[in-house]
Amino acid sequence: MNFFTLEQLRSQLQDAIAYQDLEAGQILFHQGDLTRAMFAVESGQIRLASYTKNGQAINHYIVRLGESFAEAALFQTVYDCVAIAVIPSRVAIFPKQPLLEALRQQPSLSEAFMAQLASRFHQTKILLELRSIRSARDRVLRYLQLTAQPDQKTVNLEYPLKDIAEDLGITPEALSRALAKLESEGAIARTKRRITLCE
Amino acid sequence: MNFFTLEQLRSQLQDAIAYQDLEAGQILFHQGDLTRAMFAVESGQIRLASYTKNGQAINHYIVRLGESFAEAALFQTVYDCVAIAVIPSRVAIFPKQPLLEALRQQPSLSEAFMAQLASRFHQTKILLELRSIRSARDRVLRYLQLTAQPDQKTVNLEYPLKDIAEDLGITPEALSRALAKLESEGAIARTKRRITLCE
DNA sequence: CGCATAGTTGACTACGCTCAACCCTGGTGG
DNA sequence: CCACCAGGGTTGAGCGTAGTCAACTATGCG
Repeated sequence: MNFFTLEQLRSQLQDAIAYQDLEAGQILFHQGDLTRAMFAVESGQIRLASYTKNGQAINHYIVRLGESFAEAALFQTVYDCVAIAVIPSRVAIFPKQPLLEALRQQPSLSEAFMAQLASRFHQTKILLELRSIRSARDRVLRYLQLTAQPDQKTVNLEYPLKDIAEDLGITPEALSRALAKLESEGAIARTKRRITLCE
Repeated sequence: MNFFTLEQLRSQLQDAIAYQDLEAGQILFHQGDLTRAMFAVESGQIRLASYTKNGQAINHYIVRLGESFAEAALFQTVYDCVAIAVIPSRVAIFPKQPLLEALRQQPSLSEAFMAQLASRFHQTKILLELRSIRSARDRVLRYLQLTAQPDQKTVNLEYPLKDIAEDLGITPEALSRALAKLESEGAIARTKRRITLCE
């Protein structure tokens, strides 16, 4: 969810919105807790993880500044993952009932919300398809093509390569090697914090 | 999108809905076509794929009976993937404008639609997290845990293992081996078209 | 009955993970 | 201003696991 829609929600809900500060490692909600709100990251990072019943197998997704999360919780009774602050963070709390009420009353707001949801759904599907590319080299190349601005051919590295590797589902070492390979092949060129696609 | 919401949409839109039959390999829409509708599979299977500009690197997702697709298209101007029938198929066409209009007019319909979107978004995120499990054995086990009915401990195999392997992002051979391994470990038991989780 | 496809098993290969050492940068404090 | 340190990034060596290719069996359908 981008800033725009979040701002719309803010102006609609106003005093219904609360804020909460979290220390590093603090848990915002547990798996199985009754859903009470949707959230947005004001600062910091929140990790979403889900645990199996037997093992403690962890699955995670990092929510970053300006992103909302737990939208699906609006339509479910319990959270199906845990939310933990990885660093000291601040979240905005959009309580479930007022939010649903606002969406019901304002078709335009509802439409914007839906558009955001659809867009993020689509983004996630793209990430999923990215994972089906086996070769690290090809996967990285595809990632760069996807994240480059449509007209431009450059990618600005906003996060550490470490985090990008995480998103890609490979190790930092593999990413480093893949980039080196692509560069040696002449497929990309690298400068400080920027990668440009060639040809 | 499940049948329920689709039925709601059907009864609302009625004569606005058209149907189209596709032969195997026939293309429903191209990447870059102007969006004109959302679709649902009445019979057959539709493959969604996206192509890079240079290579013909393919990414795909198979839409099966009863599922809708291209929901995000409602809020975008062009399709960002191609839709191809893998076998002879029939799709229902929900034209964009009438659908958006219906959602605007009927908050309850809009809410159901949103709930479905959120649910599928969440499902996709789970699949994504599944892909970050390296080990085939662990990934398969997790998949079984996720797809088993919450109370039950059995998984009915509705699709060929081949397709499940596809969803899991591994080869059929690897899936076969993983299942054999899990069975020999006593973690699962297999019967005809059913797998039960042990302990 | 025969064919096509799914599923299984085996042998080999290759690619990415692991562990480790090293370089480089930026930040901090003496 | 320099010394030190921490973290990100790169590179190397070895290993393990899933992919690939292939043969074979089982199943379902005409």
